Amino acid sequence: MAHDARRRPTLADVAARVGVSAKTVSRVLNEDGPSSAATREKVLKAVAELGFQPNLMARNMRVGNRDSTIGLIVPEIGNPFFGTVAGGIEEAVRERGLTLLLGSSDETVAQEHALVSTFLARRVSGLMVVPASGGDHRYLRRERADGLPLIFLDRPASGLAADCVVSANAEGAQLGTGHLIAHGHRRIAFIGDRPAGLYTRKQRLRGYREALAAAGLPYDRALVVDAHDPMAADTAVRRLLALPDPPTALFTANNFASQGAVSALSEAGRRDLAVVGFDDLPLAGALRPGLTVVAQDPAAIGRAAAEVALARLDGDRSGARTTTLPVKLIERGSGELPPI
Amino acid sequence: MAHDARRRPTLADVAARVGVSAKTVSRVLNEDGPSSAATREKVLKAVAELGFQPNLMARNMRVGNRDSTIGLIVPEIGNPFFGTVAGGIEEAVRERGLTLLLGSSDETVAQEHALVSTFLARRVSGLMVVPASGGDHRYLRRERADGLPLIFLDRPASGLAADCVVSANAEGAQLGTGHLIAHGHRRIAFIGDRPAGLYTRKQRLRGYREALAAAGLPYDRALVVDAHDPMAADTAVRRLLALPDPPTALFTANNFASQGAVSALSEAGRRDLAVVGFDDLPLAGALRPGLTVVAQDPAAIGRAAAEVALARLDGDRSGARTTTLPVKLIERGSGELPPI
DNA sequence: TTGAAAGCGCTAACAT
DNA sequence: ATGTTAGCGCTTTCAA
Repeated sequence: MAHDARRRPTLADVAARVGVSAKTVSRVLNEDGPSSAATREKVLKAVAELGFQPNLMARNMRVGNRDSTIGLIVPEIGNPFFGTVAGGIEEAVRERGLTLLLGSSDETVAQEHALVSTFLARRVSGLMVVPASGGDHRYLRRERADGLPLIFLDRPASGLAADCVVSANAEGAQLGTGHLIAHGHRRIAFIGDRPAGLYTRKQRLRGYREALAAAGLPYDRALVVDAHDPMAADTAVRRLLALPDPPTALFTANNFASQGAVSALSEAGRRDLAVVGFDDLPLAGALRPGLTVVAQDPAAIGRAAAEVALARLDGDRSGARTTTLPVKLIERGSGELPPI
Repeated sequence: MAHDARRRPTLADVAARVGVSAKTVSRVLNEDGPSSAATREKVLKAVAELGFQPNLMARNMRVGNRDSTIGLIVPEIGNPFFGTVAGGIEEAVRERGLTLLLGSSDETVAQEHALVSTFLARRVSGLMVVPASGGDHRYLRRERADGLPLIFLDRPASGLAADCVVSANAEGAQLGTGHLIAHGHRRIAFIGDRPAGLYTRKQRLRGYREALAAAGLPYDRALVVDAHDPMAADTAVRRLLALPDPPTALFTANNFASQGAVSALSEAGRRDLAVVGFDDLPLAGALRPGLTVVAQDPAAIGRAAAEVALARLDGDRSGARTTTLPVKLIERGSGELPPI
């Protein structure tokens, strides 16, 4: 990296200019220890003139050996769900002087691991992870034991008792599926995320099955499909519609699934299928009928995680705790269509 | 301090354990300079046993006096547009060993300034800013002169010639408005962002006016309204519909405006107004008619910005350049409705 | 109220 | 092939 640049002024430069020691400047700037009004004034003047900015790296290194950042790893930064989670975290930690460090794992354990390593090497003050499915987090035991705030979001850690913030996935799915059942549906498809081992998918599938069971309805595997993106969901729904004994309602278990499913129905001109989706979507209320959803509160997930992290940072050494955030059913009509 | 954190092992600890000097360990780990196979092996073994992780802060400080991060400031992390931009940046800089530092200005110059200061204090390797409207960036002249990659996204800097990546806003608005005009509309409302001074709003309004002028249509200020969020846009559209001489088409100049406008029309049961929006939206294709949009490519904005930053980091000292990314009209039907 | 020296963990620039 | 010394910019510790 070619940086030309007159050297940035350092504490020593300011000190030299004023004719005091570096420590005195430091004292003035950090309001640490006494200093005469006269020196203070001169120091501040020199700071302004030189455009001096203390080097946070040097400070952190000397002081805490911890960087004033919170590392966050999500599967996909572009996914609005995670973006909103990140926003919730950033807002909550900012006032404590912490900055958000953000990386994307692309839902792979290798990339997640690489990012965790980088963040640990940076000596982040806290680490938040939406773990890629299939990972194993036992290797982080030691960090946790050493007091590093370590919080798993949206999905729990694997092989490690750590703080965790999740939504009430199973309950939400049960609520959404129950809503369809209450309107007479008996053949309800489940369009879930992939891979099939994904925590949220499993929890939501469980809720879906519990709702069926509670109503005495059979569980038909032919009605359960996976799709990670809208295109795949679109295709999956078309296939479901072509079944000899097709579903009369869809439960789409995440935002992308809902998008794809709604598109497929719309393009097929099928306005007769009931739909309930997990996760709210921007234009959900503008569809006719409006899309009924089980809404999570992603910003609240972020805030809750930040709260736990800050408590840990403040010395809370109690056992790992799981925070489960409520979800709510937003009825807009699409779940109330009667069976065909 | 009940049982806090054993000190993390340092290079010196590893060296002591192996019986070599710290520099040797450093050489092995960074593959910098020669080392015998035997030492290498012993060192790596000790590193593994101790769970040693080099302290990146210390390294960065010694090596470059630059932190291996790119600072990004956006108005709102939760806005999917900026989230996608951030994703594009992160992906592009990751392979260069750079990490993304993310902050939200809440569209205020004060908060933007505070974040810039923090990032500069951290000695980021590059700074990317979606500037809050009303700011003045002359104070960054010196940083730029010192070779710090400084890139403005979505909106240009104010008072400073700096690298900049924007979309073809005026052209896009002209394209979208032209599409409505081509379908016979003469009274087209413009629902723009706020504040009115916002760069993108001004550019898009310009494109809108140019399209009107090119078609010999009058510009009616009564048809131009502002709204920053969907709710406000919803309200604004209702008001437009109640006008004595209401518009027959809407040009919604950003994602939130489109959301609000579409909701308002849907709730009012008005399927007779043509609409073209700036920015694509998830369920746009599922509406009936589908929502025609002028789509930006936010990930490409991020990638382009990353490219410029990396070039600067590699020593490119050519003049400030503005990259303008093309937008495209995605016709889905809502722009083709004839005038009422 | 202020300063001098030491050192955080690492590597550049010389040694050997 | 390896070691030594110095020092990045700051703060801690101990003196004055």
